[in-house]
Amino acid sequence: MGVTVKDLARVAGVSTATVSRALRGFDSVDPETRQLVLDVAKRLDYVGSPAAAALSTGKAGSIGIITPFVDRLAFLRMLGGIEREMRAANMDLLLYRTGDPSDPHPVPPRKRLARRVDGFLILSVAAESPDLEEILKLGMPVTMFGTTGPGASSVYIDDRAGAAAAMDHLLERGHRRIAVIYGREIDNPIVLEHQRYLGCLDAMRRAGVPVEDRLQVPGHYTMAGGERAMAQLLERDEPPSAVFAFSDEMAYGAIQAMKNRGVRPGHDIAIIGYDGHEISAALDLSTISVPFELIGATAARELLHELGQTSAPRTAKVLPTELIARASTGTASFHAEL
Amino acid sequence: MGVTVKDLARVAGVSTATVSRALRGFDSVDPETRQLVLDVAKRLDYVGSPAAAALSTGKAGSIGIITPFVDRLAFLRMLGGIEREMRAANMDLLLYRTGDPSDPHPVPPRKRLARRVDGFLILSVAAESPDLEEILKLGMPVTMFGTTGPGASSVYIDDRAGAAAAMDHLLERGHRRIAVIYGREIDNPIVLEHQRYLGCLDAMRRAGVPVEDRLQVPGHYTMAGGERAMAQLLERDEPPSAVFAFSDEMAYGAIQAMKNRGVRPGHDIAIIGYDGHEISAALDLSTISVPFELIGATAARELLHELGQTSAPRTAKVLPTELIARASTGTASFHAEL
DNA sequence: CTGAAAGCGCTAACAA
DNA sequence: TTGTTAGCGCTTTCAG
Repeated sequence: MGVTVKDLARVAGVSTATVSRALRGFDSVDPETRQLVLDVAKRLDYVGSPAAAALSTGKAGSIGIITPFVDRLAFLRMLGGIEREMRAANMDLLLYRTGDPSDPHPVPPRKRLARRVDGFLILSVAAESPDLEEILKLGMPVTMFGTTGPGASSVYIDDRAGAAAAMDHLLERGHRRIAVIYGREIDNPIVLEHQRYLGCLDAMRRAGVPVEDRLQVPGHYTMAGGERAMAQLLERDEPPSAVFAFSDEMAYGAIQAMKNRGVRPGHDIAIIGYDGHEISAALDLSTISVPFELIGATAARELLHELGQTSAPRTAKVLPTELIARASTGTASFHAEL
Repeated sequence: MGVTVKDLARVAGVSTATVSRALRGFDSVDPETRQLVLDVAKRLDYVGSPAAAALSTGKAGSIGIITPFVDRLAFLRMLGGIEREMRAANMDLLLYRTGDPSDPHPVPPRKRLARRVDGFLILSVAAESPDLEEILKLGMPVTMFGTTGPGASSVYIDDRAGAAAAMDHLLERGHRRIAVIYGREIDNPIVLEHQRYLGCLDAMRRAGVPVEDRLQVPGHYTMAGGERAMAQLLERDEPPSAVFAFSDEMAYGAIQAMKNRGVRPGHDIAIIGYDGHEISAALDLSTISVPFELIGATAARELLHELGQTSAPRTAKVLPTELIARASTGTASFHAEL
């Protein structure tokens, strides 16, 4: 196929063992020898075989990213951060989407990835997903976001506080009938979502506002779902005066639903999202900004640490969120109505 | 480490060769033997070593996705389509971002991926990128989108027609001073962008409208870039009456810039994007819809064909675009002004 | 500091 | 249909 260590050894006049050592920069190699090998390698345009190395060392040189949401903006942003860190560590990225209901023969990620990667980055997977359990049982290095689990390190945001901040923001502006567009069923939540829900309750309780079940609708974290949810809310006898969507994408859908019915966001009904995607600025959507790129990078570094692949200093694992107030939660005319 | 073919062979009382054959479903195996092996494998919870298989066969069982835009919406959507197809074929996805200027020691993708993957999916890489050239020289299966190259198969959209449609839409509504927010430098384009530019010229020529260089600004395919571009345009003595942004994301930024200056999109200045992202609906942004999920899936299938990994029928490789007219290119009040 | 030799786990001829 | 026997390309003891 290509140039192998054997070729290098022959041309350089050393053994394959020395080639291997030189190539990996061991200091138990004479500098001159090393240079010789390196030169030959360059001259012959040598490219190593990761498969052979993996087989020999037992290390795959790659990590698996597991998430149910390959097509969500938040994932995209995390991926950016992960990619940067992992590339610097020379680790490959293997993508695995879990829980795709459209897959007729789901191969469990354990089977698919177990021997293929050195560790896992698990993003926003439901805590009681069987896939998750299986992976944890593997006993391999795992770093998670949006979930916690025994034996795995996690990167967090303070979701409870973030959600409370969103609610407070609405409450401060005088809203009392506040709808919540959450993701999936409240009783089967990914941990992150659960925290978010608790944060809402915190704020409501503090403000002495009763929680109305009827004002809580699922939006499945998609724009279409948010649109349906909002449509539903608008058909109520007493629609809410404000809406907190658990993701910006659901908020986009909600805004869409409002516009379709001639309801002006931020004017007739206030709305706040969660995620802080760049695009929200163009929609004047208030939101809780979440540093997804940083989350990705942090999780990646964390995993590298567990793999012993980096000497970079550890960084904080609880990342901050921030309220970004825009027109969708308050214009002059809106205040006048209160 | 774990259970190996040897273990299976021993327990099942057959040779490793038979185990291997049974596991891979060869029909040269007695059904009973196969079942026996399968049972044992399941009982021992066998998970194969892809590295060993790869080393032995020379096939990596994975494909490399190369793109400069890991953090763009279009990539996200293509990734969705790719993932679905590749997973069905049991192929792993390796991500590689090219041309990241922030990377101090870029390892060329050839070195990084050559031995690691069986083929490449190259998305929106500039035609004269040295990385591209190197990969093509490898002589491995390659499928591209947004670029063409010798020896590689491609998936296309008719970008020239799409861009012309966008321009026609604006021209039909009476616009004559139409700005174009393109991506990078026109003389160093990814092929796709070049076609898009030609489409603009086609439309302008047909309409007999002179092309003004001053109305063409780069937006680098980012929202921030689009915002800067629009800001620049608004500072001109004679700002355009309409804008065609080569991507929805740049259009979002442009809308943002307009709003910041009290200019009403679709009312004071018309704007149309390109890509057809879902979110554009919430912004009432007219756009040229591009079937990115389908593009990803099609490219993936195409590559699988080249790899001889699928028997699925080939599908069309030129995919359609579609104009979606929304309020950003025409409201009643806007028409009144003409 | 360097070399020889034995694998890592699997697959692929070639025989049987 | 099945088994035997070599590897695939690299790393890693263990000597030297």
